[in-house]
Amino acid sequence: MDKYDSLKLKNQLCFPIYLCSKEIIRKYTPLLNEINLTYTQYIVMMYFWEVEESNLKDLGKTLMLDSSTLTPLLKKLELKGYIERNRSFTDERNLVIKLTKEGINLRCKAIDIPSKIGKRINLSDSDIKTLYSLIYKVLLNVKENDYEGKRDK
Amino acid sequence: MDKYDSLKLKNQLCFPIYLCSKEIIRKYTPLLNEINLTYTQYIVMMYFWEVEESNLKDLGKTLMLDSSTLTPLLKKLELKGYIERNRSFTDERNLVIKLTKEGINLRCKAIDIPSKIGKRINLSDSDIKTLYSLIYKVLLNVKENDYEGKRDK
DNA sequence: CACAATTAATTTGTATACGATTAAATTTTA
DNA sequence: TAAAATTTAATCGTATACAAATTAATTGTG
Repeated sequence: MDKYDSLKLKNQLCFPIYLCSKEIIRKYTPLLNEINLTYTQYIVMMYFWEVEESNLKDLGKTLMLDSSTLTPLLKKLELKGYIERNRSFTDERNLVIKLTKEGINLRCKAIDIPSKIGKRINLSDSDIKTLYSLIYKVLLNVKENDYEGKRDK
Repeated sequence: MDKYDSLKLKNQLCFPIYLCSKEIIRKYTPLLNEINLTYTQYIVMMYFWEVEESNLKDLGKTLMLDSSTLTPLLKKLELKGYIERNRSFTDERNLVIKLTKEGINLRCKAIDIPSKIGKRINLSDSDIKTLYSLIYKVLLNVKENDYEGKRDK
């Protein structure tokens, strides 16, 4: 029992979460390569497969990504022909983003990816449920504490 | 019930894990700024606080980080005066890394960080244990599957 | 209405990440 | 033992991430 125990790698909770995130994403990579997407681009596409049209601000809020990350990413998706980027008519500050036909079609090609990843993660339904709820609990707790320090944007 | 349900954001397991990792790291950032470290640099320092001396290869294996990530990072830590980098006498291919006095001393200054993060994560001991074990289970499953496809390095 | 404050996206700068390639040292093998 | 294969770091190219600063548009206010 050492006063520095709390600084040992095996006692960290964030470290394995960080590894887990990276390693799962690494498993996505070859699958996503086939449809010419990176993991973050895939998340963005999933968002638009559900809402069809939105703006950068709402997208960023949902994905918890800054506009400085999303702006170049969206330009790449536009270049690939999956989305359109246009300024809003009613408020020129807003960027309206919507899927192209090709972007909509991409969903069919992605349909098998979740189950393939699920096989690799290989948890029971009950474990998945537990993990999911605990991860969300942490996420909410960590985000909630934002209000203590600086103001939420 | 939609055939595309599996592609909905709310049904993803990796997405909240990825968010969780990023958001916790975001909470680390102001604390680590005080001792002039980034999160990844902090992980590396934790490794060396335990082993005192090692080489790039073993470090990378433990942290699951590539030499292409670690080489520039270690150069920064060297520049900050926390570590020394030297080629091994017995095998010039190996890079031997050890803490400087200043690197060793940094541990005292980091001692309060884990509990501060713990407060923000704010889970019961039992929840932490469950989450930890499930995350590790996923991590092992995902890594294990490496052997199916391409050879493990 | 004019000007200050706010909002939203972009740009800039720094720091990971990682696959692929390269370069140097060591080990294996013909 | 000399050439081939392997091992290990480092380098290169691409893609996030994010804080801070900038720019442009809109809103609030005296």
